Amino acid sequence: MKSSPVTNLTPRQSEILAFIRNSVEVFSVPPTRAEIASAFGFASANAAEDHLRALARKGAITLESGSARGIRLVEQLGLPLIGTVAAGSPILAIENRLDTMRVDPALFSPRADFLLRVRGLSMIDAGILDGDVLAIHSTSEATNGQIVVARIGDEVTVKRFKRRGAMVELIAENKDFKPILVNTRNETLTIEGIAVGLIRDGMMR
Amino acid sequence: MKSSPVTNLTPRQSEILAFIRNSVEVFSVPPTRAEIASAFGFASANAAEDHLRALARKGAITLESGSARGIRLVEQLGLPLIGTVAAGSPILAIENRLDTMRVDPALFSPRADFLLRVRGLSMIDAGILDGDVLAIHSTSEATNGQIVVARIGDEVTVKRFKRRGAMVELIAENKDFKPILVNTRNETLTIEGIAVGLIRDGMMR
DNA sequence: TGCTGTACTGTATATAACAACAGCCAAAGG
DNA sequence: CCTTTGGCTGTTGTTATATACAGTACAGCA
Repeated sequence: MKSSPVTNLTPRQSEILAFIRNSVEVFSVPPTRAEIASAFGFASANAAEDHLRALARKGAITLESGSARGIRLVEQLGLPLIGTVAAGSPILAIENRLDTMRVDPALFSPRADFLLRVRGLSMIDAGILDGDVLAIHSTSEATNGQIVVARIGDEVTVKRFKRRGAMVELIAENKDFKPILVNTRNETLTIEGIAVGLIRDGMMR
Repeated sequence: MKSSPVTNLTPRQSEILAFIRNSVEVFSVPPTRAEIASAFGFASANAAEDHLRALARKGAITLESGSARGIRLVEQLGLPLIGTVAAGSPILAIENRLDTMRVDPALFSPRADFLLRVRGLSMIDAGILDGDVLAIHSTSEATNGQIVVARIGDEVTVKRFKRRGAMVELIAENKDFKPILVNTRNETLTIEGIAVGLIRDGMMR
């Protein structure tokens, strides 16, 4: 695992970290102590300083000593890349998080929430090859014809979505694969999200 | 055209702008006046200040007054997106630059230098659909089997590359298209680059 | 010829920002 | 009970940074 998620953070520390992330994304510079204090309503900038120390100690950030706006995020900004999903575990669980790809979520519309590396050839006729990375927008709603990330029990699959009453058809884009028919009265079908984009790296391998 | 390229810059001002770009990419913060002066060997930070004023006046940057590291790049960092290439013009000419996509060039290997929006269905069996964006590494060298951006005279095309002596075959990945045969003794074939990745946005349209 | 813009040096200053020190209060843990 | 940790207030010193002002040199322009 390339990215080492920081888990020991208190709720308040997570808020501070989220604020720093937001500052970098929106203003393209990290905040000052005073800006953090002002945003959280602290009367003293030292409250921010203390939080930064804690975040640095726990490995979430590093602090460039003596430098203005010297807060550096240890984690890379970008989208989490999910690989082979372990049976029964939530798709976005940390254990399933292979890596972070530095991709602008707003590149896609609606915005991408995570990335999923696709295995197999079942969607090859939709131009989705083995090893391709799909940009997924998290939603439980899908309309007919959309390419969805669906879960049937423990199995996660990428297919084209088609609903007829209580019956849902998950259609592969490959004539060698048969559609999966799900009766939503008997079986539980969860839509994890819809595909909003695709990234193919490693075309040279 | 979404991005408005700044053209009036003097050579020195372009150097300064490039240094700012590099600082943001490498250190994820813009430089201070002192850092610019130090990097260029200026004895006075005011030389940097003057350059920043000029760059701001010409619209290349904006300056957040009173803020440390308050230099903001007006242009978005990312890769230039090339669209339909005008006949006879260099592929990377500003006129051909449709937009900038906020994509990390290092996402691909070897690194991507520009993006090319593909039109047509000739590479559909390689999973490259109409409207897809190819990440291209600029090079004039190609080996057999690579997908290249080639120019024959004024025509620019994306095909799979195959050389046999002086004959170069540009093979479409679509059985409805015939290979293009080029005799490099008679015709001029220029390799603009090789495809190193693919981005598909607008999957929802 | 004088004017303007570029490209600097050199000095000075206000303030933005970091960072250390001294406390206070509450919750958690041995 | 005492100690530690989180989460703050309040104050202060030092450094980092932006920015104004005065000047020099040179090139292009009208």
